[in-house]
Amino acid sequence: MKLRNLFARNLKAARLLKGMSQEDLAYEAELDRTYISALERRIYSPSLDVIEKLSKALELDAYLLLMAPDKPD
Amino acid sequence: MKLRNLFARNLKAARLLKGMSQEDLAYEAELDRTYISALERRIYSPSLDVIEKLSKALELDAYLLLMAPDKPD
DNA sequence: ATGTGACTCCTAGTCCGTA
DNA sequence: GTACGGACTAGGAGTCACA
Repeated sequence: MKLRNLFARNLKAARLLKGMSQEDLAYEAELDRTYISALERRIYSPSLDVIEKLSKALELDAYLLLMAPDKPD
Repeated sequence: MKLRNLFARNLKAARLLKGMSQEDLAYEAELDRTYISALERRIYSPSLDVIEKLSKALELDAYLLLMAPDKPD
């Protein structure tokens, strides 16, 4: 599984869990709204600096965005 | 703590744990030796694609490279 | 076996729109 | 509120020579 795909899913899941829109997240993370959209659509391979901004905005540890959900199926 | 600094330390630690030189790792990850050196010196904020290559070469899960060591001092 | 400067090239990331 | 496009700029990707 491509890491950026996993990241994309985790990002969206974490965002929705926080009840934030892409716009909200973009504002909090000081990133562009359309870029958040692109990330969730797996367009880009974000840098650590971006991952750090996002994890802070989402109030979670960065490594959580790279973890596979423990689904035994 | 800047995420790229944490990553740099974890990368080096994981590499040494495997008994690999920067050259070895560069070869396995299909990256340039000097680029590995730069990463360990915190020059760059690597993208997920690079992190993926490195984690595969080091035979560990990518998220481990973003985790803070649990040192209570 | 690693650090560093000086490059070139290409993607990450921004900003403007429209639907 | 999100997807998607075009045009743009910043900075990462990748290489080389040399210490």
